[in-house]
Amino acid sequence: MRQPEARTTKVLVVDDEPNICALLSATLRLINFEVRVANGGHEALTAATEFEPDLVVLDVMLPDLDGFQVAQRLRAGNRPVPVLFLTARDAVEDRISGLTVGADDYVTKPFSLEEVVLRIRAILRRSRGDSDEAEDNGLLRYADLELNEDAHEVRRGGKLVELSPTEFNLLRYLLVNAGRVVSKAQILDRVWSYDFGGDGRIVESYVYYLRKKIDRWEPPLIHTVRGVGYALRLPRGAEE
Amino acid sequence: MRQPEARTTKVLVVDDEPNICALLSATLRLINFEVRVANGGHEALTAATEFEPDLVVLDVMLPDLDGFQVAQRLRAGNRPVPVLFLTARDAVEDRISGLTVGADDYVTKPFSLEEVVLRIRAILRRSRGDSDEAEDNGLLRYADLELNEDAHEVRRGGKLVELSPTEFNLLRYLLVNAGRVVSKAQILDRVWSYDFGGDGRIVESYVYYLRKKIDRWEPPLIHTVRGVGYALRLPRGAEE
DNA sequence: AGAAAACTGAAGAAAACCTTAAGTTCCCAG
DNA sequence: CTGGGAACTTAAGGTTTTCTTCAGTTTTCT
Repeated sequence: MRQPEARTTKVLVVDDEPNICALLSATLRLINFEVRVANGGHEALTAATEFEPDLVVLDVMLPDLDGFQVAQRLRAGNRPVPVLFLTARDAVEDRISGLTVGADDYVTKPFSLEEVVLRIRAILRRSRGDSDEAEDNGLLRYADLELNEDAHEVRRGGKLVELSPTEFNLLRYLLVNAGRVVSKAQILDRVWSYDFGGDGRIVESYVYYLRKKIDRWEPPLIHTVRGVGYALRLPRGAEE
Repeated sequence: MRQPEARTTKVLVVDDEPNICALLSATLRLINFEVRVANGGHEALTAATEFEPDLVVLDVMLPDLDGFQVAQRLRAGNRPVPVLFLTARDAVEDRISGLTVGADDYVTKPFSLEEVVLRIRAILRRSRGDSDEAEDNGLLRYADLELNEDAHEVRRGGKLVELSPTEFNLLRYLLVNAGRVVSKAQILDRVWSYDFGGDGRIVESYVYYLRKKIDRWEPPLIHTVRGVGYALRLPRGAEE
């Protein structure tokens, strides 16, 4: 159907905080990206020329060289590399707009891993020119449940359901892992930002909200696996 | 029905400011143009003969060679290439209008990306002689909302509505992306000029104005997707 | 039955958004 | 050149929605 990629996608992660680098590189390696890490602006530039990444994840706040300047020099090179900026919520959110050009995008710190992975996938899709393929541009489906990424719409049996941002993110995560049980810890790690201090009980609350909104009338899709986590799946006829 | 284009459209971008070049080339590549960049007048001329662009985006203020002279020599060649001039707002508006002949056009700096892309599309349409195709001659429609590019008119349910330039541009952007959620940052990037320093709150104001003018009495089309952005779409259920 | 886990509902806090108003800039008419 | 108006921008208070916590209740398992 779709021809296998000739080589793995290469991502350069640039951040001065080692924790962030570790978090991102581990996550990205897990989904089969080839990852290289740089802790500063100059290091990033040299790494970029040698490594030739397909995408750069770039913190705006760097000790030696402003992230924007790094991006500028990256773009000055022969082949323009798309950039995903990481930025503090309060600080530079304003100045970001205008500097994300073309396929670029940004996420604010603290981010959730789902958010980052999602944005990365979107950027790569765009920069490859897979422009208008209706097939895989953000439409997730399971049974009669449908989540449209672009329209940010969710339907159950064709009926539109309004979800809050967090509800939406949680449902998307469940959909991506449809048929698989995900633990509350996993959900917290992926859907909530990395600095979230609370415990897993908040997941219970949001599962509750989701159920009320999308799992009320029809055969239930969200199932509790006691002591383990939650799973999105069709009810099985025979169960032990 | 519509045969695929034999080859991509080639655009030569000429400007001495690297940021502008990067901004334009990234944007144009994103919509599947083949882009070549030149930073000066002479460079532009040599690039033009070799690259054979279908269109040239040409800054008037160049260090080595006046943009008009570049255009002149370009036209002297065998095949006349349409030109989109970039010019400072205060500069010589008179001379521009005299020198943009044929399919040519111009935009003033600082421009918005929507404006540039729009003009480029218009030029290409004209220079190809796609004269009377009712399909894409600047008529956008969604539900009972109608935006006429050429006449610069907007109608809701047949009723004419007066919009200010910015309101018009914003509505056009929403219409082009009908059914999809666009974030305030995206809107700022595309609808406002690249040097705009403000933040996303101005978008809120303009959405408010738009709603008062086109979304007051009928089934609402402009929807807020909290935490994400705005979308132009029909209220619910009905999908085509 | 008792304990552990999960569910439910409510409420305060925080964030996002809406609305109005006032200040600024720019252009045109007088 | 100057006054007025339209359009743009910024500011700020009010409103709504969402996030988060928590405690009481129910379910499930041993």
